[in-house]
Amino acid sequence: MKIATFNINGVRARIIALLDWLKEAKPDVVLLQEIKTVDDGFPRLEVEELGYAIETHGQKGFNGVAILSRLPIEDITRGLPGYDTDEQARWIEATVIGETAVRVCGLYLPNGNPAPGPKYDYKLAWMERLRARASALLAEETCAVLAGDYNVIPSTKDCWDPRIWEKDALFLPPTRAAYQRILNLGFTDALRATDAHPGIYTFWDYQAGAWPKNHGIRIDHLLLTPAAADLLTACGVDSHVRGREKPSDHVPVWIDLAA
DNA sequence: ATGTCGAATAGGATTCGA
Repeated sequence: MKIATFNINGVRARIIALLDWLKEAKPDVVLLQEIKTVDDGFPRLEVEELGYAIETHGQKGFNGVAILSRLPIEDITRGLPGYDTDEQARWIEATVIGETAVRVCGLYLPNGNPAPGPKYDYKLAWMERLRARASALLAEETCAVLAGDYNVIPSTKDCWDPRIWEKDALFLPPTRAAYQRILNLGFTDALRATDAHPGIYTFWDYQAGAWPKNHGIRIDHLLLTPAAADLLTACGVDSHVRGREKPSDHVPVWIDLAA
């Protein structure tokens, strides 16, 4: 089962890029972030034509997440369980049925800038809710994948120049500590389980020639419960799509599970 | 010159969020 995460940065503006990538990468399941539309605005027909069912948790103007699946999908939950007061559409989860069932959770973690400030407080509060949900999935011994735009640069190996990010909400010590607390529960970072090299990025800013200079950061992650990590066979980053016409500023990251 | 972009509002340029 091939599962991918992709911050699409506006699914309506990016439909060609999405379809082209779906046709070539042929993922079974895709977790999309920043669809930037209400549910009714999602360009359903074009995606359904490729064999995908679509489950959305949309929002007007910004945020918004979705799951595409060409496997049977059931038991969809919109919004982070235990965080009913969250007014932003940043979480969707569902069970997809391959050879075995996998609980897939798509997340768009708050950016948090500027820090300090209310947006950073919201980010840290959201991460604490995420930790609680992650802990529950572990306790149930679920085969689960928590994937999306975490807006967290985990280490200095995950950015071109750490000095630029020192005061940024994506890299501040409390951010990295909160992320590490989630990993420490017993999750596997799929990319780091398969490739320890520095300089693997998933996002390049539109500004200042970040892509041609390869000034990127790694902020899109797939975290696996032990039951899922046992099935991991491959992980990759489709960085080439960043060089195409009208690209998202993020690129897809994917895993293959023996599931 | 932060070498930018999408969406909303409003009916074009500005604002927000990233």
